[in-house]
Amino acid sequence: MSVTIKDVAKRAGVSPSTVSRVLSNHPRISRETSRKVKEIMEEMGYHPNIMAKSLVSKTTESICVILPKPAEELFLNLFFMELIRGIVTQANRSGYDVVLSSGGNEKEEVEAVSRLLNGRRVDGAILLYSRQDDQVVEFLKSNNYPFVLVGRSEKYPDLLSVDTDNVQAAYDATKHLISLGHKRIGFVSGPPNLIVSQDRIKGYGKALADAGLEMRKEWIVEGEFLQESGYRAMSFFMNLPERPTALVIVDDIVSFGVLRGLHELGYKVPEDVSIISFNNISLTELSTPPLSSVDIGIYNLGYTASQALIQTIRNDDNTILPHRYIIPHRLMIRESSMFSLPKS
Amino acid sequence: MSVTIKDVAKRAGVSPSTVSRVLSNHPRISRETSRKVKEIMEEMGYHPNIMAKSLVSKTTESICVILPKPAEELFLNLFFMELIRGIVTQANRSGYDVVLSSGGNEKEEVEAVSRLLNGRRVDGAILLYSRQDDQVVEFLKSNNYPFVLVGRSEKYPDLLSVDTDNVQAAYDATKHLISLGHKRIGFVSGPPNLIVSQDRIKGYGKALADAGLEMRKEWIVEGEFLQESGYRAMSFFMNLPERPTALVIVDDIVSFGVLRGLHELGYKVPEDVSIISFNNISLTELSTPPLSSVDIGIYNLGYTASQALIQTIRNDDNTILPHRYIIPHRLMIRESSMFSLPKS
DNA sequence: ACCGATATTTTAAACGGTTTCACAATGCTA
DNA sequence: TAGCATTGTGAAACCGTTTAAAATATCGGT
Repeated sequence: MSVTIKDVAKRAGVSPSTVSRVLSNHPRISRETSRKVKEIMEEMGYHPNIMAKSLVSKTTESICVILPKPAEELFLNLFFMELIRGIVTQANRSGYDVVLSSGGNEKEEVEAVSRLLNGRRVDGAILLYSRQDDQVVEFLKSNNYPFVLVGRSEKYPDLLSVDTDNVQAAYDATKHLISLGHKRIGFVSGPPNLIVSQDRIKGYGKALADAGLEMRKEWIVEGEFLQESGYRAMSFFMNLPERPTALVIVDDIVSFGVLRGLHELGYKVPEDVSIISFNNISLTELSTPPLSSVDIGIYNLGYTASQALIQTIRNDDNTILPHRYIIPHRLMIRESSMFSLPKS
Repeated sequence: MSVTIKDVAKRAGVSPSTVSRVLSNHPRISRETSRKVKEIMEEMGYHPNIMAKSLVSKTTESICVILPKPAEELFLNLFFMELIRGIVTQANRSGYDVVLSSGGNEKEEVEAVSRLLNGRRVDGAILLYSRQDDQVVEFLKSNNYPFVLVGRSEKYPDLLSVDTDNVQAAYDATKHLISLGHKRIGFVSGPPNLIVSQDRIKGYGKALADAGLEMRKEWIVEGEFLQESGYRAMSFFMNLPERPTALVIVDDIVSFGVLRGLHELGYKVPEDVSIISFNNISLTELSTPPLSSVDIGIYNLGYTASQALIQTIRNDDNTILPHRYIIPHRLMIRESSMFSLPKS
């Protein structure tokens, strides 16, 4: 059907292997032959068959990304898109394709990964390590397939991973509020089993400690990455005898809930309560008031993950490579935290 | 390295072709042999090499999706993620993989598509037909590759495509406002060159006409799928001597701008102005007030696109298949349009 | 004109499957 | 019991590439 290397060879009056070598710029091919063959390839519209190539080279030049289960949480949708964009961009730049697979439950994920890697359809995998995909990690580890985690695993600290320094990020965010004069700073956290929540609380606590401020249990509320969580947290805080004047919030979406709660109770942001949250999704600029947020460089996270993975795949001479990449974060200060408390 | 069909054959004491037949459930293979071979495959951890298989079968069981250039517009990010989720879910269900490729400019897109299809890495493509990717369409058409458009092309009305009936959707939205008693209804549109904008204006006009209401030029404002567009449109409307009491808005994000504008000017939604927009992104529930929106079933759009494409690919006996799929939309009425004007 | 060294190209064997064709064994019919 | 259809299996060719090894061409030097 389509033009093969043999057709080109015949037309050019050389052997298939010569054509193959022209393709791969083999050094021992004459200028003249190379020119002629290339011309004929162009003329005949030759395109190498990637499958045939992979079959013999045992490398597919593609990687896969496992989409975790349906993202109920809005944030995850924005997060993934941004991440995937980063991954795909850098992969394409390195000449790799990205295969997407949708996980459902854990078992399905293992099956998908197994089919793709055991079937030699992809060379490696990128995992969004949100919770416990131990099975998938275990599978990849035991089969010695290259893979990279976006996020951090406490269980496997030595795995190749790309992450934000969440402790530091929370530290910076909290310190920012402190620098505005706040002394009573609350924290709205995510699910307590997520490392991300734990790390951010840790950074928050550290910043308070460093500033000589006390960390009160009743100023920390746990929830989910949902707007309601923020709303609920808010009504809880506002019923306390001594209320925080500023809040560090684990995610932008949660902040929206907080904003709504405050609005309904008649409090003003930032005059009554200052707010800063994490992830800097594009909506933060749109809310009223615009939200201060810690930009964790999601695109970059994806871009770097892809880069790290491909580097590992290509690393045949077993050079020792870093196994942990930290993507820098950046405070994006907007109206929601621009009001300085009078130094009382 | 890994277990091949030959290894299994040897161990089972049969020929490779027999193993192959067991794999594909060939009818003329004995129960007994099949059982034994399967057992041994399991035991040895055999996984078919997808590359080898596609090489001979000339089909890859995978499709590609071209991500349009960086989506500056927030809506697009949410839109794509949802769409991709639909595509991937159904593709996986049909046993297909999805390869993502990032377009940049048009030329890069053609190159990507060409590499993937000419190189026989994928069997077909899904295109997000936002603007003029004539080149890509032209390429696919002229090479006779299976592909499906998400959206509609005026230039090529006969292409396989999956779309919303935007005329009807706008008609329904407008009629909803009319049924609330509104007589002065404005329209905030998107870029005039997009078919989506054109169709929605058309439906809006039709609903007005059917209700005997006049369609005034000054009540139609064009813009982009950006929050600012809404904000600007708002200040324009509110300076008119005769202002609309309700608005149909081409996209949710634009609505957020409108909301902000109204809020700043001291108008209340829905008491002073009723609002309904399109796309029903998950944020619509979160805004104050929650936004009425036309849900166009984005996930479904993707799911159906994938299904249609795969059906076409598999359709070797050339059955005649539909070439145009319309995904039903649904009005999601929320607070922003729940106030009935007194029948004057 | 012949030699060895070097440059270029070809031959042939993979890679891991599928599939056509041939053949043996079995069952059924007359 | 011969004749024929059916069932189950194997041998071999092929899919489109790469690549090691062998073959051939080229060339400077003697």
